[in-house]
Amino acid sequence: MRMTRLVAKTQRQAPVDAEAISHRLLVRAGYIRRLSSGVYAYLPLGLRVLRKVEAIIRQEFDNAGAQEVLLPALQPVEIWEETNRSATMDDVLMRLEVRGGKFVLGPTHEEAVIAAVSPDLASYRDLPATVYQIQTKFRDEARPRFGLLRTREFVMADAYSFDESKEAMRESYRNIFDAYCRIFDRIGVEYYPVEADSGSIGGDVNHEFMVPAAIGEDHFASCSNCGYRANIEAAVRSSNFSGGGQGEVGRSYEVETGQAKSIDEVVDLLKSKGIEVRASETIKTMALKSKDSKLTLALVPGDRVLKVPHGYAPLSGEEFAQYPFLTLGSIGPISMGDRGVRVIADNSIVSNLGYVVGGNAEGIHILDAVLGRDFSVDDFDNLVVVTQGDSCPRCEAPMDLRRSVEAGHTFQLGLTYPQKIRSARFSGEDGSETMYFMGCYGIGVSRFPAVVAEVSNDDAGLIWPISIAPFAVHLVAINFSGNEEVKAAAEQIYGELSKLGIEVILDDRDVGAGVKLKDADLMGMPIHVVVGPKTIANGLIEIKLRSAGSSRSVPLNLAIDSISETVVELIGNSALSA
RNA sequence: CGGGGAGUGGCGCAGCGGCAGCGCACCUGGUUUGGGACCAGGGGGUCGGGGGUUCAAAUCCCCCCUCCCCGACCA
Repeated sequence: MRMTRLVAKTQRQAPVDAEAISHRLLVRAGYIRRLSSGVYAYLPLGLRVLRKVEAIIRQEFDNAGAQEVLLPALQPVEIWEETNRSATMDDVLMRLEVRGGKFVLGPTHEEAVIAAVSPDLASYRDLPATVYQIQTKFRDEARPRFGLLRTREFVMADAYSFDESKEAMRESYRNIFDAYCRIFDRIGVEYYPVEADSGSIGGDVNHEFMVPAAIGEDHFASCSNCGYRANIEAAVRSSNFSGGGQGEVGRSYEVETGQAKSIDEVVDLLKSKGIEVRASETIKTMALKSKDSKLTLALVPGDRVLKVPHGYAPLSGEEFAQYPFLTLGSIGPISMGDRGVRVIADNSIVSNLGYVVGGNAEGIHILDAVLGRDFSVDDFDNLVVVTQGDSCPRCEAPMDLRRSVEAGHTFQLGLTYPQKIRSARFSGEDGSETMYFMGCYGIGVSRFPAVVAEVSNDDAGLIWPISIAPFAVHLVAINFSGNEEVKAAAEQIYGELSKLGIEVILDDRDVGAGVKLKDADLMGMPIHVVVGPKTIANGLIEIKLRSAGSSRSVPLNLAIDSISETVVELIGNSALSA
């Protein structure tokens, strides 16, 4: 490709609304252009990156035995009503009402894939089967942001496995999981599969593929000692608590806490009364409702954030008002059992410590409340959001919290969808109608260019790994139009590299050397070859790695060999880092 | 959905009642060519939309739309 023909222009300034580094660089370097909030056009450079990512995914899925299909983005709303996701995913569904009926633009394809392939999976003889597609998805995101990282229209590669049994499903899951690892390895980005929460898609075992990045909206807990890794929403800490061991705790007593409602306010107020209490010695009591709408109180140490357990949800304002004995700011566990209210507590709440708890009366808190003596708990669990330094649940070592971007997610769905969809059945060996076990797997294709750009750049611009770079070689010809020697050498290198199948972009523009060098840095091809009047007079050209910055001079007659070797080396390195 | 902010050429911005401007980008000619050059000339705008006030509105008032940030939400 010649830059005089390339549909792209670099920009000195990024749009003011571009916040993420990847967003700024991809726009400035001419890879993408925003058409609307969360809606982007891929320009030639951007599409080349996207296509490379797709190619890697296709190869690895094909090698794993998955078969490519293409499901419709436009889906009849009826299939969404059958699983009730028309309601449960209402907030992200893009709906469409046209002459032909009511449709949604698919945010994901579980219903559609079942409708599409079920007839072909009619017998146990047809199983196992895994299909995948690379499709545009639509989600009415509450807040699109960070360029390509969170958009309303995006490309995803989603796979679906169908198996006879749970055991077989686990095998299929492992198979795709391994393919995911190879995909991430080949793209060449640091990643961690972490245990995750399954969210509204349902199902049992699942993993998120996290790429550490400062811009990430997710966090995962990571134990460097034993390798335990889990999304912040799923992570737990060790339940091994020795307790405070305060020894004798006196009788519990009431204290007037006036307007103090939050834990911090209560601690401050007590301090002003001469009572020194740490937030960790208070108990935060949160009102939840269970799946069957029963009131449940959850107790966590005052300095911790409640992780709402599965099957529970916070009370709405109206629901809260239905229980007159709940006084906002002073809720506590004492005598809740007598009211028939279920109480659950974090494992770290122990019986040999006097706690500060809400007094269940306006402006009242109880001090020295002791578990087992002053209040009881029906059940213990891990109920707090893990923070930096918490002990690993497996080996007790302190865990790190890492900010990251979710680039993939794999699920063992099991029977979640077949239970809701009549056609999701096959004839078993004994002839009986049986539901198949499903797995589903999503990988953010259009997120990759952004994620890689996010973690691989410097002040001058993008730095692509050769695996997904639009071009392997950026051929910078200084004074191309004014120096015959430069022009001839550049054309020769360009022609020979092209013949060898090495993707090269030639800067044949009639602009200053500075502009060309700056643009080359900004655009981020892994190998830069500079042909300039100074060096070509001595029969030399320069080769430099974008990632390293340093360059070496090579005689023109050895240029092609040297460049080819460098390409091979880079490809080898990216395979090695696997 | 709540709070805050912004809409003027492709991008970045100024102008804030009286001729719609600047830098980058773009076009023509010339000089340049190793780290975002220079000279001369040129093209491009329903000033987000609608309504109002005024002799006169990008500028003041009202309504709407869009976008951004923080939060809520996020297979």
